[in-house]
Amino acid sequence: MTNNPTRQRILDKTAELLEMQGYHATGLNQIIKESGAPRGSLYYYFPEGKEELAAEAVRDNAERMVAHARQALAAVADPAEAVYQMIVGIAHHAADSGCQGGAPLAAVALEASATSERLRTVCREGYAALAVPFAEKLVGAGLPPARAERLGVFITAALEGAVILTRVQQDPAALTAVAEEIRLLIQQAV
Amino acid sequence: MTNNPTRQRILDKTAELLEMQGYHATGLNQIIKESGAPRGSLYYYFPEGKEELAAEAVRDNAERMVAHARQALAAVADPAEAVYQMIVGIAHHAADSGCQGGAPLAAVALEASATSERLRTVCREGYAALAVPFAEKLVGAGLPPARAERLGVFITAALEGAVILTRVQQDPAALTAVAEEIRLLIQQAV
DNA sequence: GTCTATATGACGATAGAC
DNA sequence: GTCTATCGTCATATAGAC
Repeated sequence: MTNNPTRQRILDKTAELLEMQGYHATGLNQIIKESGAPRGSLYYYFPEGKEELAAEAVRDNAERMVAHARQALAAVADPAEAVYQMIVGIAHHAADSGCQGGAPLAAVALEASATSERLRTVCREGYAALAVPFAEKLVGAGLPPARAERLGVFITAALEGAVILTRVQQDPAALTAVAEEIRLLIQQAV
Repeated sequence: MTNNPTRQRILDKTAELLEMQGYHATGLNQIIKESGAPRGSLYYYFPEGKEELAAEAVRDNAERMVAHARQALAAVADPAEAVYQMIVGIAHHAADSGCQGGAPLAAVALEASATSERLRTVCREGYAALAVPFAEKLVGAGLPPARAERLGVFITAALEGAVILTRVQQDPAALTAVAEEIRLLIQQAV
């Protein structure tokens, strides 16, 4: 039931549209049409409507981002280099695919935190989870846990801001700037 | 005409609502009601409608942010300390006033870059202008211009991301984390 | 300059057939 | 499970009086 392919298709397309357009600009009609999912299925799988659908999509996408971060960081031993290469990878991906940056969180976060407690919570949890892989990598390199956690939050914030700048400027320069400065900071810290 | 108090009141309230709710969630009716401005005035001062109003509000607010940044940075001689205290000031302000962080840009940027070229442009220019005071402060401290500009972009991105995290978490911890890490980075750089 | 009233369309959600 | 048809609401924008 939960892993039904139709349900997953709706979820994926919703996350994509949320990332590009935000919560209020993304209509249920558009999700139906672009996902190719049957119209009747939407309220069958998400009986509570748009808010539930968006919350699930954000949670789903955040989990995927965390998994990707953990994997990318594990691929390179040196922590400064690992974080650097991960962000550069996002920059390349952003340059290729037009504007994908990996942040449906930000768009929903800003719009929904004022309106929907449910959406604010799922965004908060997503950000908290995203900071963990960075902190773990830095602890593994010998940093004190408190400093590692602070750096994890810092990297998350800088990454999210750089994704926004990249989107607006249609140029991944901000992401590469962030990648290089964070590399320096980590090299200094460890 | 341009500096009419009614017009300015509409502009200020629009910027505030954009920051809190984003573009699509902010209705013209709400702007009218909360600003107390006469209903008929809106299309008199902004004949092109919502898009023009939002663009002017974002531009106006970005200019004010740049002016504030320049002033705050000029108040402290040491660049690392100046940037640190500026961001801490934003954190305090965010904690006091509920959630104000100083970023109507982000909300509009994410929603509008996909839809409106006009809004994307004004956001891009706002971010570019915001990075300048940081870069200038660092050049004044003896940093090579290229590095100073890169750090300016980096600080802008980290600040913007931290504002989002602060909003979602209802806690300025992300802003203070960013303030402290950036202080370290600048101390190392100069 | 400011007002009210309204046109027009899109949205989220629901009902009930199949 | 999936479909179509439709309800009620709200949005932006406009028209025309004052």
